[in-house]
This record gives sequence, structure tokens and C-alpha cells, in this order.
Amino acid sequence: MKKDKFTIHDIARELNITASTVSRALNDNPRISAETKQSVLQMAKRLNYQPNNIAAALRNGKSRILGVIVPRIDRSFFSSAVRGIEEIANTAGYNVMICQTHENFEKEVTTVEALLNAQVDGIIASYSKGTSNFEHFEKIKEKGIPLVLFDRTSDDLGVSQVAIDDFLGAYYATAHLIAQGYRRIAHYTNIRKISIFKERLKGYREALTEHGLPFDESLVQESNLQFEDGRQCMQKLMALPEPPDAVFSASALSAMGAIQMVKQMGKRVPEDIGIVGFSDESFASLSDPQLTTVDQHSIHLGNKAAEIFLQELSKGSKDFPRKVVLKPDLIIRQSSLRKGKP
Amino acid sequence: MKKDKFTIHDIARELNITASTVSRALNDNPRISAETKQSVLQMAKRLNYQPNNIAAALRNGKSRILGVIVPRIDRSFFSSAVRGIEEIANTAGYNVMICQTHENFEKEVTTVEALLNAQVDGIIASYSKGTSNFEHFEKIKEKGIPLVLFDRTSDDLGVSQVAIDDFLGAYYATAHLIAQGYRRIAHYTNIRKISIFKERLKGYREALTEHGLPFDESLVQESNLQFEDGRQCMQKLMALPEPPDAVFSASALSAMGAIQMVKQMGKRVPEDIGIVGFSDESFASLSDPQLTTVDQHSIHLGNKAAEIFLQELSKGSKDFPRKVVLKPDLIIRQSSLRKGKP
DNA sequence: CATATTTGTGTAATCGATTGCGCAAATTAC
DNA sequence: GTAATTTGCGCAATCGATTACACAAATATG
Repeated sequence: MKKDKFTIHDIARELNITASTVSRALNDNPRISAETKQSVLQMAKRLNYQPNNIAAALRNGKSRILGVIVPRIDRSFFSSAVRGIEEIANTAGYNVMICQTHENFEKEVTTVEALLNAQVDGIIASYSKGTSNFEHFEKIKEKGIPLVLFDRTSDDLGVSQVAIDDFLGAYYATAHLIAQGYRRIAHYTNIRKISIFKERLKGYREALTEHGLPFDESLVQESNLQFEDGRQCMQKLMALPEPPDAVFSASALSAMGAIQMVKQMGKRVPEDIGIVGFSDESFASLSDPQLTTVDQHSIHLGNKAAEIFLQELSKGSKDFPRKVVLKPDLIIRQSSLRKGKP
Repeated sequence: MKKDKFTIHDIARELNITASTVSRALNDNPRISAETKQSVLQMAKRLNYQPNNIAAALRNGKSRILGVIVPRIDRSFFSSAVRGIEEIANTAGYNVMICQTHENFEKEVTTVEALLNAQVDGIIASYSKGTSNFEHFEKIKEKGIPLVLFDRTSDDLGVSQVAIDDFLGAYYATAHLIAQGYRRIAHYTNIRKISIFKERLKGYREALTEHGLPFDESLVQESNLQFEDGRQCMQKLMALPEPPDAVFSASALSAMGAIQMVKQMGKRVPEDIGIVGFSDESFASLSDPQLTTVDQHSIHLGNKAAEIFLQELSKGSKDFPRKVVLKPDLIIRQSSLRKGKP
């Protein structure tokens, strides 16, 4: 039951030197002699000295904490992105503080405040679906704290962003379906004001046009993109006078719903209906048939966001804000393979 | 571009009072008059004052940060548990700092140190598969900081624990299979020294015995319980002279692998082979057939862990350590329903 | 050999909020 | 009407580490 809270003053007393010398020795200051450093280090080890980061943080205004804001952590895309952020941040000596907004705007505002009060050195965020007002993010900028947005980004804010090319991902997906011989391709989307869904819709449309296929508004289904939405939209689509022969969904979950409904209606995937989803969730390769998806490389996305944060910290605001757009990849599985491997 | 860093001293100067009065006013100290509080609050709002938590943390030794250690965040079970922890912690005014060990013992040790240096007020952890030495956890105890283990727990350490009743979950699952008429039930397990897997094995065995079925060691398959493991174990099992007619897997992922392999071998689930998994991952209800699983109520588990942390903080170490064992529930889906609803 | 530099360490202020102690004024008690 | 309390606030120390400045001793320069 030894007292386990020694400070640099305790070390100093033991060695008959001052705390400043100890501090310098621990920080490897060149003005301290080698012997002194030696003995300080030894004593620190002997006393099992643990530095108090809080004190250092107060003194030099750096907490070495990076705040991360995500809508929710229990979605594979976000947890992987967070993991990517952590990988980079940890090796650079930063701890990560993660907060969830649950897609709730008010929670997002209070979260930003909480992180600022905690004196984080920077914030990486993906905002809520309900967020339209960016004042809370402005506040971060005003404080001179680096802010990096990822996935759900905005050009209006004038901060660095990391996202994948949603347009391209959608284009790949749609073009792949066309190449597989599907001709009447539907699209699942969310409220269109969110840029990622807008981009996906554009990519879908572009692929159609480029291959001489008509764009038919009745084939675009707007919903929350959850599993049940995927089922219901499929039902509506199949009730059309001219039902589709494929679906490109802007989410993986609703694509799964679509598959289930197709099977339930006695049709086959991919023979009768081809299906492609967006975001490579873990379940994509577990379904029957396995789901073709657009891989967003979420870990890499997180890495990139953390790297930009570190760069902004060191270089000041020169060269910033930056905008990084990663290329997605189409992971082709059975759900869209009518002709066999392309 | 206004300066946005005001302290209580700035407020004090504006009002011609001292910082101590401001501090007391902000903390609603009864010795401060109502008018003074009023004017302090107004001035604080006018200057857009943001308290510096770091300074307060240094002074009173409380950071209001709760450290959480999990093997990895991109697993539904852990991310949900974390979400449960956050729910409780946030409403109690705590921020949560999440760290991952990637099932790596060394990373776990350094993570504990990082959290201690960050002066967290408590730690909630689920340790790595490779962890056998608990010295780093002892250190937390020595510092007098509350430590709560969840899911992967240990009685040896003398700290509070929250877990689900793995034995009971396994018992439910196995008994359910028996009730559905399956008679030769296999079991997927991991290395047996980890208590959760030991318990699941015991529950499985108990259910067999209680229903007069023999325990057959050749039906117990040990692996890492990943998807591919589930496939391979199934293959081995089907090659036995007397193959099983059901599998109770200690993980959901390997149960999915089992389903896939059964289907690939031209047999049907649940008609020929019944399958039950452990841990209600998101994909369980998305598979075909949908997977019967043991629900660990991970969010609730997280809630409970956070509650115990808060209690330990307030009540001192009286009544502690505590051990909370939650009851799991069997979520019955198609993969085990041979006879229809039980 | 005198001056200039470098080396090694100490002194004391600082970061911002909190709090024990003290003290005068206002209020209550008897 | 005097003594005892209460009310309201200021003073100054404190949490632990960092760092500008100072200063003596050692070494270098010319």
C-alpha cells in the first residue's frame, strides 16, 4: 500500500536538486549534464514516478488529447474510421476522446463544448444527419483548434476534409450492373440534401446516361436506408408497371433488406435481380448471396484524417484547409454477378 | 476574430471583484449573494467564458474523464457496450476516453499507463485474449482509481466486474436445440482457459447431461471462432462417422460460417442441421436463414459497468468490489427452428 | 591574463480554477 | 444594547510541471 504519487519535487528532494532541474532532465534538455540526467532517470524509476499530464497540459496549453465526434460508434464504418484515427494519433502520442451524437444536433453542440472544455488539441468530426447549422464548428475554428471533417463534410466551413469519392463509387457500382447486363436499375437514396447521397445519386445517373440508359425518377426510392426500408422499397419497386432488374443502394443495410424481399417474393439474386450496396459492412460477405458493395476504406479514411490533424498542428494554417478525396473500390460478390466474373 | 479565451480573472476584473468570488459564484456556493451570482453569470455569458477543465482537474485531482479499454472497437459487441458506458457517463458529466488493445498484451499495458497519465478518474476494461498477467491492473488499484472489468473478467484481481451469465446463455441455447428435437449437438469453442468460453462449454455440457444426452469430446471444436473457422469446423464435423445434427457456437461469426458450409454441402438449415450462435451481432438477423443467438445485452452491460464506476467513486470502497452477472436472452430465429415456434 | 562564452543549475513566475482562513458588515439572540 | 452568528467576499496558497531569467563556475578566446 505504498504511496504511489510522486512528483518531480519528490525526485528533486531525494537528489538535493530543484524541480526545474528534474523537469529539464526528464525532458532531455541539453543544458543538463549527463550525470544529472542519469540520476534523475534512475530516481524516477525507483520512485515509480508517473508524470501528471494535466499539470503539463495546463502549463503549456496542450492536452495531447484529440477529440473525435461521430454519429454513432456501433456502425462498422465509423468504428473502423475511429480505429484508423487512433492508429495514427496514438503513435504520435495523442490520446483519443470519442463522443457520439446519435445523429442528434443538440447532442452534437454540447459535445463540441465538452471537448473544448476538456482542452482538446484538435477535433475530427463527422456530423449528424440533422446538422444544418455550423456555428458550433465555427467556434472551434475561432479558438484556433484544428478541425477536420470526414465522410460527411462541407465546403462552406473552410476546414480540412477527408471523404471518399461518392460520385465515383456510385458510378462504379452502376456501371458494373450495366456491364452485367442489367438494364433497368433502381436506386435507393436518403434525403438528398446530404452531400454524400447527392453525389451517389449523381454518380448513378451519370453511369446510366453514359451508357445510353434512361434516368427514370420512379426508380429512385428515398428512405432512411435501414434494413426494413430496403424491404419496403423493394416491394414498391416490384409493384411498378415496369419493375427494375437491379438495385444500387446507397447503403449496405437497405441492400440486405432488398435481397431478403426479393427472395421472399420468390425471385433470385442475382439471376432475376442484381443488387449492389454502399459501404462494406461486415455482414456483406456473410449474406446469401454475398453482397457486392462499394468499399469506403474506412480505416484508411481515419488514418488520413488523423494525419491532416497532425499536419495542421505542426505547420500552422499554411497549406490549409486541405481536401482529400479517396477513391473507393467496388468489391464484387455474388449479388451482382449474373454473367460470372467480369 | 475576437479573443475567445477569458478566464475567471477577466470576469473578476470587469466586475471589480476577485476571482475567488467568481469561482464561487459559478459553482453556486451558498456564501455568495444572489445579485453577485447574477452579475457573474451575465458577464460570463457576455464574454463567452469557457471554463478550463484542465485547471480545475489539476487543482482538485479529478479530470472527469473515464477511461475505457476494449480489445477492438469495430466489433458490435464492444462498440455497443461502449455506447452503453457513454450513455451513463455523459449524463453524469464524464467524458469517455476510449482505447483499443487489438488483443495485444503490450498495447494493453501501455494503454493503462497512458490513461493513468491522463489522470482519468476511473477505468472500465475488457482485457485482451493474450492477457494473463494482471500487474498493470494492480497499478490502477494501487492508485485508488476505480477499475471495473466487463465481459472478460477475473475474480483474482479483487475488482468489480460486470458480465453476463455465459453458463446460462449456453444452457439456454443447448436446451433449446434439444427441445427442437436435435440430439447430436456439437459445440464451437475457443481456447478453454478464457473463462467466458469455459463457462459456455460448461453450460452446453450441463444441458446435455440434464436431458440425458451423452457428452462427446469429438463434437467439441476448438478454434479462433472466426468466419472461416466456422466453415472448417463444420467440414470436420460432417466428416465424422456420426456427424452432428446441430451446432451451438460460442461466437456468432463462426456460426455464420457453419451455416454457409452446411448450405454449400447441399444440406439445409434448420431442417438437417440446427445452428445457434453467441452474441447478437447485427448480421444475425440478416442471414439466410436468420441466426438464433444468445443476446448479451451489450448496451445494458455497458450501462451497468458505468453505474458501478460512479458508485465506487461516490461511496468509497464500501460494498466493493461488486460482481454483477446479467442474464442473457436467447433470441430464437429460423436457424434452429425445426418444429416451429416453441 | 583578462574578457567572452558556455555549461549547469537555481529562482520564481506562470497556467486557471479552487478553497481554507480571515475579517468586516449585517443580522439575530438574549 | 451587547454578544453571538451569519453573510459576503477577499487574500493567498495550492495542484504539478514548465520556462524566462539570473548567476556562478568552468572553459574558451585573443
